[in-house]
Amino acid sequence: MATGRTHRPATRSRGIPEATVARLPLYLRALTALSERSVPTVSSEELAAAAGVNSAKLRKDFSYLGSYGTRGVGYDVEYLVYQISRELGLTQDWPVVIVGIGNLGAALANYGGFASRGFRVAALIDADPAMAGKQVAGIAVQHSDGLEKIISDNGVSIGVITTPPSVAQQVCDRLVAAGVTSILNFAPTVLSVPDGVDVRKVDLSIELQILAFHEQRKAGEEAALNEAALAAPAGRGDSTDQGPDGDVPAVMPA
Amino acid sequence: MATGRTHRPATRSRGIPEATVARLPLYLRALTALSERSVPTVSSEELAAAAGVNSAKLRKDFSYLGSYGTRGVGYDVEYLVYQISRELGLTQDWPVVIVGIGNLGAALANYGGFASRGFRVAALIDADPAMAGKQVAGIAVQHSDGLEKIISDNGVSIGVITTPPSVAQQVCDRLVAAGVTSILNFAPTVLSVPDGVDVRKVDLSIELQILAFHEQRKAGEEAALNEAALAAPAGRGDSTDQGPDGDVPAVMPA
DNA sequence: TTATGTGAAGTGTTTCACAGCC
DNA sequence: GGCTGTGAAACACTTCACATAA
Repeated sequence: MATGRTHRPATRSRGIPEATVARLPLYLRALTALSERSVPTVSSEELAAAAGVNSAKLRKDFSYLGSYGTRGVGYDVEYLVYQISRELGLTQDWPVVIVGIGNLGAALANYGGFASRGFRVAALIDADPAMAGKQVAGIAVQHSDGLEKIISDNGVSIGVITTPPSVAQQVCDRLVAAGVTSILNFAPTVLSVPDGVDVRKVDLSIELQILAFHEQRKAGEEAALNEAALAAPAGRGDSTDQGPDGDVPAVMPA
Repeated sequence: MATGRTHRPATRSRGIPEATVARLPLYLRALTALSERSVPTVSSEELAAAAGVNSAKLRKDFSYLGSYGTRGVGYDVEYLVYQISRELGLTQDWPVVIVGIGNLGAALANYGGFASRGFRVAALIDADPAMAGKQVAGIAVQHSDGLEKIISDNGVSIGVITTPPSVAQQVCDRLVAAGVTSILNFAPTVLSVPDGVDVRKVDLSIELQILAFHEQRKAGEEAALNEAALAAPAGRGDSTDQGPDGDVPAVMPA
């Protein structure tokens, strides 16, 4: 999970596990693709493969939503698309503001999958007066002075922060004060928010560091294996458990 | 967690839990900030607050790395920075390639925190011949024909995919074939990779959908509370557990 | 016969609470 | 006295394996 949230103490109304919620969008995407190819039904096995999870997990996940499948047959694609969309709250559409229209903000504004499913960019906001009025992704950038009015006029409850980290907290505070209760934060800072506000974060450098950790471990294991091979002729190092298809191309980074 | 990975069956050489690894970069960032302010030591309580976690978790996390603190005192900031950097593999630096230099690729290339800690953009690669030679973030974009050579000449083991989803899998396959063993995927697709290759994904629309789910739940709860208030005068709805600072501004999205 | 739905077992993660050390 | 380090308890999530239903 490239993300964390700010201590939301699991209100869990009617108990869909958080881990399941995080996978529903994945299932939805796979189902949408099937729907576009007019596939009428799909088994847990097939859908799981398409979503990149295992079928037991998928069935368990769906069991939290209800019994939407047919034993011996599978799931009706259209019906599931609808049920998951509804569960995720995508049957209504959510106006979203993006604050901080630099490279990244512009990239997000242009991102197609945005408008497609349930979300609508209600406004692009930037603190730089020179940006105000410029068109990005066909939308005029507005100055951040008007932030509060924009939020309330549009009934925005979801905000995306793509500002520099130095101003992220104050932008966050203004968003929250204006009524935003969900924030997607791309700035590399820990945001603090009052209880009842959800924050999710996306952080490139954290993701890279996690990858680096595993890379390093791979290199170490390889070395250990080589040593082991020298020490004990047919010994099995006890450390690797590569799956069925075995070998990794051996690349020693400089 | 904003991410998933492709069924890496937990080789876990000397057992640092994945959840802990995912938090180390957070601690490192907080520590770096303290270090810049020349703060010599920090308690688990303070550091935890700065990183946005609770102190028990932080202490448990650090206990997997070793006993780097001093009872009654706290942690030495510089020492911890070093230990965590080493554990994450950031004492070496990792050449990274970014494939797909659209809006998002360019945003990442320009991202500062990139070069700062352990990572170096070794190349920017794009399939569009018109992009080749253009400078982005001071680096010349190269055509994807040369991908394999770039990877091996630079000893790249980490690749970032910011292409359209339609070509993400084939780009991934080429990266892997050329020797890349860690991939950070921004394209909204499930990538399949051989065993031994790590994939992490960052997916805007998934994050938004998770937020929408919680937003919807909030709205529902509010409605339930209002009903409850009408039905049972002083009743406590049993569903909310707002923390100490109570109320969320009531925003009903259109 | 086939594939879902789900208790029960297994594994991973968080929190608690306090012994141990400075 | 204060704060770390850590067993043990609590909780969350995943996987297993099979009863159940079409």
